[in-house]
Amino acid sequence: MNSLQTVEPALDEACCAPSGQPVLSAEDARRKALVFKALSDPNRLRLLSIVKSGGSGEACVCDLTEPLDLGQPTVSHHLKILVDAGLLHREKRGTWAYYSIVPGALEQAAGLLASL
Amino acid sequence: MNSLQTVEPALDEACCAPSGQPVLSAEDARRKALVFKALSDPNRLRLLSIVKSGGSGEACVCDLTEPLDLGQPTVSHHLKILVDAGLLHREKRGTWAYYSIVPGALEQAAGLLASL
DNA sequence: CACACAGATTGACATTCATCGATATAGTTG
DNA sequence: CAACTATATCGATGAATGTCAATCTGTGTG
Repeated sequence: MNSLQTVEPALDEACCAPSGQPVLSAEDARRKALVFKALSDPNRLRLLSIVKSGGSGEACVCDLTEPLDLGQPTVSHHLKILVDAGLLHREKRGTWAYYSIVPGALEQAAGLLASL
Repeated sequence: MNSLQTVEPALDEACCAPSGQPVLSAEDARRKALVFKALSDPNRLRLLSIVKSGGSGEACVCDLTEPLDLGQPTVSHHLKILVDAGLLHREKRGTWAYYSIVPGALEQAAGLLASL
């Protein structure tokens, strides 16, 4: 229960703002920046791309380590950041952990730019 | 002529990709990550917000230093990053430098997420 | 021309971050 | 229960980043 859920709750306050004068509060800015920070690493973008492009819509860590040419701990670390940002969903089945894109998360992240 | 223009040329290669199997190339990922890296700082998001929300659609550095509670060199540094990322336009008139949002840049950045 | 002012650049410093090796945890199988 | 495998966590390290003080570059004004 430590995920930041930065995408979800961001809407609660953004959808009602006049999006005009009050600019962006320091707090809102901090929250939105967390999402973009998660997207600001090339390897994390590729992780999202691989997970998204996979036919099943999900991928396990072992499938992600090789194409990125990174160590397993590093991939695990990047995945955690994406999960904390609310972009990826993690489901453990047996020994494997399957990651999938949170439905609508990318669209919501894109929406953050429109509501600047 | 040192601006990276990361948003503009990204389309040249992204618009024609099948956006399916080949995942995201390391090079494409690196370029897209640059845009999100520019967006990954709270103060830069607030800068964009202020410039966008200003009635005239532009703002000079002196208008941006105070609301962010940052030093002038720091604001100047952030603005340079946003210009290099292709998000802001800089126009110098007299003693002042006016910054405005590059038309369509935010929408284009949002589009990067859809074409992952 | 001397001064004042807006903004950019430089250098330094502390913090954050990406990465890796080593280790821990948990599920599976013999 | 012991060995194995997949994944997560920890600790360390080098690189990148945000910030500031000091300085430089123009541009207007007396």
